[in-house]
Amino acid sequence: MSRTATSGARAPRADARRNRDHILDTAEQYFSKHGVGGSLDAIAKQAGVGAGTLYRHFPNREALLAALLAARDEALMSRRDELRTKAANAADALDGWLDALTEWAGAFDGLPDPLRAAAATSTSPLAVTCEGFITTTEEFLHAAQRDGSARKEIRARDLFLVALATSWVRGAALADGASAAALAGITRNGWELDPSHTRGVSPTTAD
Amino acid sequence: MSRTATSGARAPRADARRNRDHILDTAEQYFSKHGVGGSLDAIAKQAGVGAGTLYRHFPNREALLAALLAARDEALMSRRDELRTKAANAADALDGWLDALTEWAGAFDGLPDPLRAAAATSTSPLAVTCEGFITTTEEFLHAAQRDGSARKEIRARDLFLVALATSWVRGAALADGASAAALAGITRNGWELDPSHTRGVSPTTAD
DNA sequence: TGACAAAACGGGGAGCGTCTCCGTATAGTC
DNA sequence: GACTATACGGAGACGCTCCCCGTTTTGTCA
Repeated sequence: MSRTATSGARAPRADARRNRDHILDTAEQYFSKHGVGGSLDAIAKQAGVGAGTLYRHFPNREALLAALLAARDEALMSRRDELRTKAANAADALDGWLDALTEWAGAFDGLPDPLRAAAATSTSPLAVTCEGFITTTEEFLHAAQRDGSARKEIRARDLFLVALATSWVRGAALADGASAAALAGITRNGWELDPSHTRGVSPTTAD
Repeated sequence: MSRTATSGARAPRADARRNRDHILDTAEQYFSKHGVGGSLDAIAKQAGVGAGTLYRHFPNREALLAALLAARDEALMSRRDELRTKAANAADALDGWLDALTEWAGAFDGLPDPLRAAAATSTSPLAVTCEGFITTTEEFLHAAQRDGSARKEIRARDLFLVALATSWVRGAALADGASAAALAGITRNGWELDPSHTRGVSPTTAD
C-alpha cells in the first residue's frame, strides 16, 4: 500500500519525493499561520520551488489539504483506540471522540469548510477520510445507543457534521473562548439520553 | 431616520439612488443564484453599471451584503412579533425564533461565513444586525429560562452561533435533507430542560 | 564513466477577480 | 442656459490559480 510499492508505476524520482515532502512541510506551516485560504503560489515560493512543481504534485488546494491531513489521521486513530480501551463508558467514549474530531477539524483556520464540502460530495480525496471518520463515529454512537446512553434517532453522519460545525464556530477566533465549551455542552445534551428519563422520539421539528 | 433626512450631508442625486437600488436588486438575484462568493464585477455588469459605481455605493462585499440583508430584517422582525404573541409557550417561541434565524442565515449560499465573522468583530455593518438578533434571542431565552423550560447555563450568543452553524451545515447542499431536521432536533434537546427531569449544570467538557 | 530517455523542474503568461483612479457626463441650482 | 457638485464608467494595477513547454536533472545501461 505504500507509495513506492510494487504496482505498475515505477518509483518516483528522488528529487520529486524531496520536493513533495518539502512542499508539505511548508504548507503545514503556511496554513497554520494563514489558514487554508492562503496563497498556493506563496507556498511554492516559500518552499523554493516553482508553481508548476507544486501543482504537479497537488493538482488543487484540496489535494494538498488531503495529503496534509493524512499525517494527522494517525493521531486521530490512536485517539480512537485509546477511547475504545480507556473510556469509562460508551457515552464518555462518544463524547471524547466528538471532541477529538472537533479538534482535528480545527487544525487549520478555515478547514471545516472544505471538510463539509467533501462530506457532501463523496468523490474527493478528503471525502474518503471523512467517510472513515463517520464510520468510527457510528461505532461509538451505536455502542452508546445500545447501552441506552444515546438517543436512538441520532445518526452518525449528523454528529460528524455537528463536530465540523462546532469547529467552524470556534474558527471565528471569537474573543469568547467559553463558546467552545458551551457548544460542546449543548451538543452532548443534544444526543445524550439520561436513563432516568424516558422520552419518545424526536420531540420537534419533524415536520 | 430615513437616508435622505435632515443630517449635514445633502440628499443623494436621483441617478445615484436609482443605481443603488438597481444594484441591490441585481445583487439579490445574483447572490441567490451564485452564493455570496460570486463576482462583484459580474453584478455590476449585469446591473449595467461600471465597477466603479458599484464600489462607490458599496466599498466591499460585506457592505453590499449588509444592505441586502437590511431588507430581510423586516421579515425577521415580524416573525419575532408573531412568536411573541402567538407561541404556545416560551420553549416553542425560542425554538421558532432559532428556526427563523437559521432560515434567515440561509438566505444565500455561503452567508453564514460573513455573519459568523461579523458576530466576532463587532465593528462591521453586519455586526450591528447580528447584535440586534442576539438581543432578541436573549429575550426569548430568558423567558424560557424563567419558566424552567430552558437550561440555565445556556447563553444567547451561543444559541445564535448554533443557528448560524446549523445554517452552515445545510449550506453544503447535502443530498440528505434529513440532516437539517436532525440538527434542529439535537439543538433543541441541547438547550431544553424537561421539567420532569432535574439535572445540575453543564455535564461535561468543562475541562 | 559517458550517453540517453524518462521524469521532473520552473516560471512566464492566460484568465479571472478585486478595487482604484480620473477624465467625462449629468443632475440640480440660480 | 450656465455652472458646479456629484456621480458615472471602464481602463488598468495587482494578486491569485493553474497550464504549458523549453530546460534541467535523475537513473540506467553499456
